[in-house]
Amino acid sequence: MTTPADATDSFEADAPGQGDELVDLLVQTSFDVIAIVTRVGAEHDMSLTLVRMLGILRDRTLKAAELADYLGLERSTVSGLIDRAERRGFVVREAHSADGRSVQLRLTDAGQAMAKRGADEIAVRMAPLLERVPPRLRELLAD
Amino acid sequence: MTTPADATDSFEADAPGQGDELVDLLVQTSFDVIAIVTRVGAEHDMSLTLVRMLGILRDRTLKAAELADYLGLERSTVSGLIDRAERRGFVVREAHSADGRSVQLRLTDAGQAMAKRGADEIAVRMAPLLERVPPRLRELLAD
DNA sequence: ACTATATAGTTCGTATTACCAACTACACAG
DNA sequence: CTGTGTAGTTGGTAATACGAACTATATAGT
Repeated sequence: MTTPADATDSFEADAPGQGDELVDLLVQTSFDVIAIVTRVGAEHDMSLTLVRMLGILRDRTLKAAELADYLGLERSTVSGLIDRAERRGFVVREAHSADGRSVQLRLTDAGQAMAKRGADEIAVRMAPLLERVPPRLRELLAD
Repeated sequence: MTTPADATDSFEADAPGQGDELVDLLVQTSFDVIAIVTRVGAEHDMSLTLVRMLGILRDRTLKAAELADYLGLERSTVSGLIDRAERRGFVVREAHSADGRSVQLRLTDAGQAMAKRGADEIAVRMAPLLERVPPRLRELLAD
């Protein structure tokens, strides 16, 4: 039951002890990644959440409520977030064609540019992290 | 130079475009992981940072300054963090044997218990995430 | 040994960001 | 056309992080 051979199945998920190393690794890596994103954001005077917002809106256009769902934040919080983003010229609030209550969010050119720039910088800083992952494995992960 | 065959080397790191999907995947996953840790923490009235602190002190005993380095936070911030953790009985400040300025941090039994409990709960919630990673690959990742 | 400088930690004031409750405006079912 | 639900905003509050100023201890230079 505690033999290493059992480690390949996934049914010990709620029986603590087995795959914990992998979990720890993933959690630790996640903190590293978030730290990178935070730092890149800070260099452009953007909060982590704002960076995330730009990343999300980069390839979609969403209503405010949908953005809140993506971010896992309250609508009131997102409302303020949009305020700040709008003040800096990254997004515009547009009227939704079909629903008069909704606000459609769209990145401006400046917003697109900042999103791309941020993404690039994040990719660069993550290279050291990714290099710890063997190339062959990286291919597999990329599905 | 931009052929897929070259994707296995890592020299395109600062030439944006190639491994971006993998980067995006990792960033997205990281946010998911942090959200899980945050939620588990919240259920025990602990901030993300406090959860992290317990996790770090679980197998080490550190000076406050070292903890600050681990967390990437200012010492003043960590001082307050320790206050809160101490008030809740998770850690104790001990005098450092060799350096009269330093504060040695040690988890109490209650702190150890909470750290373990949190870790277990996090592992459980991360199972769905990990199941998306094929078992064979998981073995590889575990090194 | 003595002074100067560096480091560890705390305190205090401030900024940011998130939440919740209350409110307005619009949508849509009956 | 009335009642209920949803979208978004506003205002008040709480939590957390930062930076500057300060105390105490350590260490290097002379």
